[in-house]
Amino acid sequence: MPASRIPPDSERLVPPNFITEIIDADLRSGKYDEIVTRFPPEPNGFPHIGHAIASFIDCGIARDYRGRCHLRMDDTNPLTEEMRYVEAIKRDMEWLGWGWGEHFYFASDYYGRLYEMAEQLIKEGKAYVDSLSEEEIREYRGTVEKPGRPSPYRERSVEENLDLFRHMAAGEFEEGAHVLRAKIDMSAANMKLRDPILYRILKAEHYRTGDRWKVYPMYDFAHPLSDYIEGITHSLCSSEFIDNRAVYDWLVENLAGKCGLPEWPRPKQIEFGRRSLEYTVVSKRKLIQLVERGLVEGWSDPRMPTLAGLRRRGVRPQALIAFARKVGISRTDRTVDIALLEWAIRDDLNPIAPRVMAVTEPLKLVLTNYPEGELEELEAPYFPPDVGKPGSRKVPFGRELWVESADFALKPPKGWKRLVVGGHTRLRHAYVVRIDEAVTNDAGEVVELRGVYLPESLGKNPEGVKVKGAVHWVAAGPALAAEFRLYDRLFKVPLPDAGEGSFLDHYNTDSLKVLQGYVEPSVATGDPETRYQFERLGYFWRDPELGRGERPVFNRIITLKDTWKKPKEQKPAAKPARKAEPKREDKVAALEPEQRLVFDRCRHLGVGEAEALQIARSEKLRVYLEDCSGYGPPSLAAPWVVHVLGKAIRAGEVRVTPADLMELLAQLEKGVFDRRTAKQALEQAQESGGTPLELARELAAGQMTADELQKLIDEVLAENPDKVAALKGGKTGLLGFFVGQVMRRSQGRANPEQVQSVLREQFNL
RNA sequence: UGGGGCAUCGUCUAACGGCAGGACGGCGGACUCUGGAUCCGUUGGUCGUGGUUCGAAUCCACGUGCCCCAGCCA
Repeated sequence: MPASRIPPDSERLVPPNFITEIIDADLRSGKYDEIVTRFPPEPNGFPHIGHAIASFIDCGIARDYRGRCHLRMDDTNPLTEEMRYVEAIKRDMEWLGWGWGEHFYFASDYYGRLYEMAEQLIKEGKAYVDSLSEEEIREYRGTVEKPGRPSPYRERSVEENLDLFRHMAAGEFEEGAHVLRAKIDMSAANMKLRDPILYRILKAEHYRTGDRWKVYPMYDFAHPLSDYIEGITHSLCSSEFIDNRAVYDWLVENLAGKCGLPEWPRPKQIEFGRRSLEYTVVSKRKLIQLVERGLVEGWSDPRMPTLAGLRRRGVRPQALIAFARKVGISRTDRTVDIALLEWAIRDDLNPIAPRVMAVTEPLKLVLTNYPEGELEELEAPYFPPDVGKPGSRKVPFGRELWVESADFALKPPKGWKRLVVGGHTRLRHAYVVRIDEAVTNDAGEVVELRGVYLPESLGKNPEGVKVKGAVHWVAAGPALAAEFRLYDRLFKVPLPDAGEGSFLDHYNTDSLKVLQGYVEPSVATGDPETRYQFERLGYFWRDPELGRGERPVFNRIITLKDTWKKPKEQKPAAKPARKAEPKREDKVAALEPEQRLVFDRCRHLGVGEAEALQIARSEKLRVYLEDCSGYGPPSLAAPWVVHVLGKAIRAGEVRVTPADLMELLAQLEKGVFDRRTAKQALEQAQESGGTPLELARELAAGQMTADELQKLIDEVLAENPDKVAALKGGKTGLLGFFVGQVMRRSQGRANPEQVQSVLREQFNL
């Protein structure tokens, strides 16, 4: 049973969404036996965070349904594609954890079959060779407002088309001399349907097929058919391809069962909303500018949104998957709060990163009461109790220490919990110290701190002293010199693409800060891959490209959440205020004279104002209502015609005849059944045919008696004592809850009006 | 402006026509040898106007706003 592939929500990697609903329905109906998706990047650049999200949808959904997700290079443009990008994509997708087994494909492997399919279309008179120039084609295509017109070459004979196309493929024409187009509809409102180009002549060297081909398929042709060839069932893509779906379906329909394609399964395209990220750009055009202008150090710069950059920075794939899960899937294009990504990264690292100490902006602290030249070793656990992992290391302690400059304040602000002259502060995992003196230079800068340590304070707080806070430190002698690379957002504004000017105007010149400091010696012997938490600073790891040598270089992966930072960064109140409502003008006055007549007649016959207005404005509605009036009063029919059947009537898809409708309403008036039943029957009749009156009678036949109803109500009330209490307490919204519960329990066999009146009576509402 | 798509807390996302819920963020508190983590609390939303309905985020209409389409790119 295909339906057995539907996972329970609790076991899903991808949270349930509108796509999984479609898939569930397809599996339940037996439309597809298994789920096959594909992740189809074009190998023309490095994968970025957007690819992570897209692949999460494609591969994650396939995984949830125990299906397959093919990795396919959508390489139909020899001008932009390179093997190094193929390698990068494979590497990054593997890193994310997606496997594709033997299902790794290239659209370029299908060139032969695709060519055959093109000939098939030509033979059926569904495609033709157009010899218009590029400019002419553009002109003939029309504009979004103006329909296109047919090319003079549109009616060439099959023989001529075939001959021309073969010569195109043989390389006998110059680029641009001809193209192959689908013969669909040059006046279609959907621009994509105006005879889309299927093949163009390109005398370029393809990175895989070399000069074997002189004609190359376009996306609109290659993509759906590659899906079809591979047996893809659900072709998931982002929303900008919605218009292309018409071409997709046209091709699938016209080639089903031909050229070795099976009748079934046929692929179908489903589009999801795009996701962008605050403070980030991902388009190749823009990223390349950052690289070429030297604003970043290449494609794998840790500030880059490329997967290579994120990886080098130290972000783990688990964090990106968690992020994608949290973002979720919907039909709407969205810009995600960068805080969500940052949260996912921290949340991933928190339980796995051993805590050690490092000082990035060193300030010397001399403990004048600690013997010169002496060192002791203190035991410090790698993890705090809440993480609950074992392990510890020795941390040397001595007379001269490095502390963080930012942890000392000459004039501390209110609420300061760090080093201050005269104050007592805990040195993490070590003693409490008292600062006695801040040595300054001529410029007034603090260059050294002098103080004393409290020998009795190891592991316990000394009596009678107020200890404020705990700061990190490293012993000056044994400390390891290290470089710290502190990364920040690449742009200063959440939407660098928005507004006037270039995104480059928003480049954050402080996005990289390189500092020289010290790290505790235990790190020297640790696994260079380790992602540490430098206490109170953030998560760091050694840069894989230049930080794994003798002298360590650490990338800051992400800061710790900082709730102290005084000048809190205020998030700008987003969402520009929506334009004030235009005053509701008198729509009736705006009616055409003949519409006005209809309106007045409707009103005269007792039709409500809103309904009359709609009827007056819609010819189809008017005609339908007039037909109804032969069988009963229009005032009775109007709400049903307008609100229940209105959409179908306007679309010319009504299946319920006026006679049937009026018959139903007549019985409704007699009280044979209730409105809800009538509506259900009508909807069913419209959906799947049948006579509404019969359907309504069937539905009504199952109606509950008053006694049954009372019993059911009592049951529901008994099961929800807390809600009953809340309702009595005045939460009247719960009335709807109880009606809903009873309705659900009765499977629609109760009369909601009755339920409500019984409840109202019972609760004195 | 033709066609298409979309609109729910600041952000992301749920809710067979029946309690507008969750997460991130913010704020407050508890705890803490990390101003971390954890826990608790709190804040805050159905784009607007009408209509249908016992009951509307959900259905109907009209508005408004944003996105996509006029590549021989994908």
